[in-house]
Amino acid sequence: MVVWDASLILAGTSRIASGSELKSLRLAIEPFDLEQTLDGGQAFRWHRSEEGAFRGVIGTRVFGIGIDGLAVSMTWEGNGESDEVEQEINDYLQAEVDVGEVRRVLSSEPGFGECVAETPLIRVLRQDPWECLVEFICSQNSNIPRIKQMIGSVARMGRRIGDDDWAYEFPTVEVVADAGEDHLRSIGLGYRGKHLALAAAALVGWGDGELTGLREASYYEAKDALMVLQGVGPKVADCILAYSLDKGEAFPVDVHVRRAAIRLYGLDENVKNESVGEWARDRFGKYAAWAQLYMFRDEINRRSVG
DNA sequence: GTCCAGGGTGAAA
DNA sequence: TTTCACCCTGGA
Repeated sequence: MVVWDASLILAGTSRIASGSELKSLRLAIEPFDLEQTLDGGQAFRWHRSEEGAFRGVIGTRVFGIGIDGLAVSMTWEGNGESDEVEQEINDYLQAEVDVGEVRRVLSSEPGFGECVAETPLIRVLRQDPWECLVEFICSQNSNIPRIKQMIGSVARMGRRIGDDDWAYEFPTVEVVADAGEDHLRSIGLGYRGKHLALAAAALVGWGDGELTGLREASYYEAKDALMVLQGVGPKVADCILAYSLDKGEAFPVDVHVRRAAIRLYGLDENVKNESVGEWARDRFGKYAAWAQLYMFRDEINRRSVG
């Protein structure tokens, strides 16, 4: 088993300017599972480029991300000082999380612990709350390919920032609210178009920064606040809380994670989803969201194998 | 071509 | 508390 040694890289964090259009930097972060982290069902706007690298949009810029030897390297197009961009990336990847502790907490768990110990870590992202909210309102009763398609369509309502057909800044709450249900249906959201239109309209009335401000609220306070919005039930709320609002104790319970919990831990077949969440918070604490990604993956792998 | 399930939610029973 | 419709698409 190879355990990544932070000392190999931390001392040598370097910035490499390669011309004015495409810049790059290496991050002081342990290499992680890019595919499962960026394209495994918590974010829907990353696209595989070459050799296991991905490209996508964070905020107002198009980024590329790949593993370069023992380091994670990023490229970006357009403006932005290295320090500022590095801060933005570290924020998105939650670089400050002590992954050693995540391993300690999760590596002895049944079923997925071995995976935590011996393979690159799947990270919980820290996405923009509004974008994350749209993603998971669209996720209901759908599958990942379709979610990506819907999110791509919504993204195209934003400002174009690159040549690729997905290279758009995510549209603002106001733009989506003004578009309305009919337009959202017309771009393929189905009945979710109604939910998103109503949620966006409600959010327009929220105070400036009120949604992102839920990062400062408690888990239960923030969850109650989100569930006021149309199309946001307990599962979608937990996804937003886990993947954008710093709530590590959030444990989104979907059909797959539910099956995994029953299979791996012997929970009752008829257990309520809410009880599964409480069980997970009790067992995993602030790393429940991380555990959830592994349990989801474990169940999906199991089904794809047969 | 048909059929089914898809990272659920809201409304009605 | 439980049941059911809901838009539409990818995969079998």
